[in-house]
Amino acid sequence: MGCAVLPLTLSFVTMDQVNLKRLAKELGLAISTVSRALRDSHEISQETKDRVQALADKLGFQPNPHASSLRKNKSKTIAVIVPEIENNFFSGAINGIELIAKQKGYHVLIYLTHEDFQLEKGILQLLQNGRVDGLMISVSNTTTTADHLIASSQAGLPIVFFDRVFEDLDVPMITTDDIEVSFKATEYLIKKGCKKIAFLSMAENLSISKRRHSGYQKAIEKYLPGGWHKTVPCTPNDEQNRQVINNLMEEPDAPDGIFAAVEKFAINTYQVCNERKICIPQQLKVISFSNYSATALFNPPLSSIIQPAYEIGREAAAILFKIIENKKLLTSENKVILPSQIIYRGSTN
Amino acid sequence: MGCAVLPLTLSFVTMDQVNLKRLAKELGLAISTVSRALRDSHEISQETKDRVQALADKLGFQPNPHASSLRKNKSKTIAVIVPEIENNFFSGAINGIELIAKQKGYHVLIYLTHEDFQLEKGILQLLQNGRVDGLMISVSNTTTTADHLIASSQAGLPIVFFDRVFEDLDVPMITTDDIEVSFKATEYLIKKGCKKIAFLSMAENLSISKRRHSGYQKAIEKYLPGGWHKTVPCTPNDEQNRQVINNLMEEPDAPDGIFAAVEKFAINTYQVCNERKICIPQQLKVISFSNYSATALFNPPLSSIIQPAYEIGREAAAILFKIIENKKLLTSENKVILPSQIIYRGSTN
DNA sequence: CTGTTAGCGCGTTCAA
DNA sequence: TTGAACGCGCTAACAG
Repeated sequence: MGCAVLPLTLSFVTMDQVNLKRLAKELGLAISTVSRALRDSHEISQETKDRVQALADKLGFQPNPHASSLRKNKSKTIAVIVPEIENNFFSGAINGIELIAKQKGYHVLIYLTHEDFQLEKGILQLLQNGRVDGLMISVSNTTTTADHLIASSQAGLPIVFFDRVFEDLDVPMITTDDIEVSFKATEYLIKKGCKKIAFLSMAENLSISKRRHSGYQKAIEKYLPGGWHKTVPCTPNDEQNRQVINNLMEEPDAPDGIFAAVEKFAINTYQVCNERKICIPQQLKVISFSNYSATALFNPPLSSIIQPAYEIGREAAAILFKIIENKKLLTSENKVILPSQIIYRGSTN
Repeated sequence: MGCAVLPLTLSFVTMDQVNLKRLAKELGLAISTVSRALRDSHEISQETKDRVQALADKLGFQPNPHASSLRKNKSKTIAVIVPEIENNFFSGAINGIELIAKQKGYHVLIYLTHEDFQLEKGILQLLQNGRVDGLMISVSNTTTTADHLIASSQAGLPIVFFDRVFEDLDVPMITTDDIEVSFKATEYLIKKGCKKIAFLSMAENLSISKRRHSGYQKAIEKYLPGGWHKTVPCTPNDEQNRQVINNLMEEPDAPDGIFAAVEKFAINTYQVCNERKICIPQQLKVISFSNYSATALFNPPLSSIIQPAYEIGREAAAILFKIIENKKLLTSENKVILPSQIIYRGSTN
């Protein structure tokens, strides 16, 4: 027993492709007339339009997108390039992007870099020749140069950055108030009594790493000038991170506060604390960037910095479409900064 | 200050499009020769191939995908249709799909139905005319008929279902051992002493709802024949669910065990229990489908049924490509059932 | 081994 | 108001 449906239909399709030619023949019209009728051209009589539309509906005509794209030099497609997708921030952004794309009648291609610069370069190469009308990217954490992005941009491909950006490029970008919110989060830990706050950091070359670190540093300098501070580089690897955090907590002057640059590191911290029987928040207070709302159910509930992922996606897509449609961007749209939200919970009490 | 890069380059592109014609002219060759050289045809001399390749590399030539697709009637693109993306199960599946697609040199279009049947129908309509070479879908929970899918399939579009399927269709599908694993989960609750286990259910028309319910029911019938059981319909709306669960827990014979068909409902249960000071697992044991690993950090840690999302995605994509490539499917590939994994944690102690 | 030609399906010019 | 013809960029059949 196989798939009865498919073999049956292959021949069907080959013979009965529904395209302009077919419609034209069945209606006794020229192809161009049918084409114009369907595009509601003013130079076609209403009667003809109706006849054409009726048959098109009946046969479920859909114009061949490749022919159309080739002719119009427009793909009606945008690309989203993200490091990973099993991450509520990126999937939230994609959700927002998809909303706008759908409204515009656009299709959305997804590419994952898995934090690999070479992959990212390859993807940009692939998108070079008209496959998409524009792209949005959050760069991988191994990306240290923007040459591939500049090249694409110079080849005429509209690009919008979001979250993980290259700040010195003259390309529209949507970010969040990382510096301010990181300052606030660190400040909060300090006000709650932390004297030794460690910053769990992602790859240092990343724009968001720098900004989050900068907010942390500013708070330390303001409230604990010359005091204890430590930046702990973490990785995408859980086991490795747990090892690093374990070592950190073993030291004589272990931290009494953790500011995690991404949710993963907070989770690794919780895991280590569970193992070592370190009490959060009594012995160690923890606050972290996170876009998973159920961190409220953690033990203890995790104080979280929530980025407006959905809005970032919507905003980035909206700006990309303005570029695609050759609309002029407002000055403010070149660098959009959206506010994150901090929810203080049990992990910082 | 605007985007200096873009305006500059638009004219560049328009004048200097790099295509076969351009390469041919610069090399003094025929277009077809260049085409064949680049496709490494055996009927082209090595010397010519080298010359062509060199110039192509120098100019960063990428064949126009629309022209290519139009000519070959192949889009090198597949579509993934899922209800939502901010959900670790679906994002995990997409991750697996993307892996295989990348290996095959394919592109991946994402469509979200937001659990809306009309949207789902519209998307299938869009994919009708060659935009993709095949699609994979997990149907929305408001989808009660497969007509739109059958129509596409009959129009020659390869389709593979995953997770949320239509079981009576003759189309390949990848699912998990929902019945067995639901039986086991319920059985476990019973062995842990639960006498009154409620099943928090999704839309009843969904294949996975039925299967998960069936496993639950079998366990009840086997171990508590004629005993207390209750199926509680939940929705995508958190507030509504909390209300429903609240009412449930208020009743004189409230349940002492919850089996949640999706993670969201377990979270809603935890929220209600927090409010009502109901102790998990002493007063109420909870087990749930979930693909978020950090449920281990919940208070108490949530016993979870983890579906192999990534493998489902990989397997579904692999089978879709077999169909696209006209390879014969093994009988076993028409209905693939992958095992889920249960991790028992504090919520069922 | 290379060139010429035709045509994928559509949209647009030019004619009528 | 409609039709005929061309070309988007590429691939494949046919010639030489």
